[in-house]
Amino acid sequence: MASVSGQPQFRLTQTPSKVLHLRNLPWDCTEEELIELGKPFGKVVNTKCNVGANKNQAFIEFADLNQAISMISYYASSSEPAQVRGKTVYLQYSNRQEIVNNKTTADVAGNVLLVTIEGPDARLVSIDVLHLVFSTFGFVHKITTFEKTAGFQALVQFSDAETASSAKDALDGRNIPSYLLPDHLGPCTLRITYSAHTDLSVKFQSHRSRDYTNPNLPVALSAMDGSGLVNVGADGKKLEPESNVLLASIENMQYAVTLDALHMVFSAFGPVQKIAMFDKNGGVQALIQYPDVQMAIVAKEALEGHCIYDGGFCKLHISYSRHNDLSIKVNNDRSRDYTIPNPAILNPQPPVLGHQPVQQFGPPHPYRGTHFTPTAEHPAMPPPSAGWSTGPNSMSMNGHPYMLSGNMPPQMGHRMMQQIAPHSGPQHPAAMPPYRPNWMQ
DNA sequence: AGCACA
Repeated sequence: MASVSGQPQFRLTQTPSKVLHLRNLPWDCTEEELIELGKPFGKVVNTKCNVGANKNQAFIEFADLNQAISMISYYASSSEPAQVRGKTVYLQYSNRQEIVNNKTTADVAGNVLLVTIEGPDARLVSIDVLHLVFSTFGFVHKITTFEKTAGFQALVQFSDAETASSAKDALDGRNIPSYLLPDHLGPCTLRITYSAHTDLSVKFQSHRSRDYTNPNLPVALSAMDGSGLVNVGADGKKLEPESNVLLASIENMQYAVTLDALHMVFSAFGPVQKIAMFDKNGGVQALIQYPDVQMAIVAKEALEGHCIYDGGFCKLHISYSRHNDLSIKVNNDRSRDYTIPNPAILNPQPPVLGHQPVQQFGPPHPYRGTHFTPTAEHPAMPPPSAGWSTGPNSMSMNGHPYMLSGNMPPQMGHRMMQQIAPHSGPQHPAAMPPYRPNWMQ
């Protein structure tokens, strides 16, 4: 059959709806103005303003269809058009029967609060002061701060909506206690709504954002080194000074990535001196130290974006750390100093790197830096199958991401192939000799 | 001035 490629853009006959479509509004029209406009005709139960590319459209929804009809009818025969701030507003029935409200952000209680700090000195309020203020009500997981048209704002993440709610109820509309502020600051008022966020993504511990759930993260130091400011180049992109220490984060970690696996992967590009693994933002990251910057550069170029395991699992994202020499306090399954001959006799303390200014950020807290435990979502890598028989030449290495780099020694590929792809059908590497990096042979 | 992309 032919025809019916689409609805005409503008229908001549509007099906009545209790939702009205408004256009030619001020771009910053508020919900209050919409309610004012519709109130004479009935009960406005919902609105959506600042719609469209120009933000000059809106919807209002009446409780009853007849109320919408009366508003349309009134202005259809009125000598005075509907107006907002003197601008003529054009009305028609919406082609939908109800407003689908995505604007649940400020309405629905969640564990993350959107805090607007008001006052002439609002942006001088430090993140530490905010942390102090909100910690009264429970453990603050994360804070991010940013500038918006609304002013200086912060997102404050609690573990649950109840805690967030108690903080909101107590603090909304209140001033930050003056004794918490530097003397020269004027009053700073807190306006608090719920955010739609549930888990903030904090990339760095910095003067703008904090993740208090990971105080032990060595990577936090890289962002905190110096002023905590991020170097920005002329093109506006972040500058990343090259370093002999790489920061690797592992995406899509379907399989446990062990220290040994990382050591093997990164050893292909030079003698890895030290590795420290840690949890960060729900994922796993690692710092890998080479003796010199050149090796790190080559490793980064070769490995960036590649996956440790076939199927897109455990994808590596690599950047340069600001560390130059990791301080490994203990050798365990998360951190290792390969330059020390006898690893057993090290300081029996948790694996931490260098000094730990991040510790100052929080009181004792519920976070436990547990070792990685295989779960249903992160099944442990099955042991390499025994009895694989086919010779190495018959192995299909084409699919292996490392083989694309051209930098990977063949024994790397073989070994990794033994460990990977547990469900990808018969893999038949011959019994491989233990992996030994080139420089050890 | 013409229908919501979060």
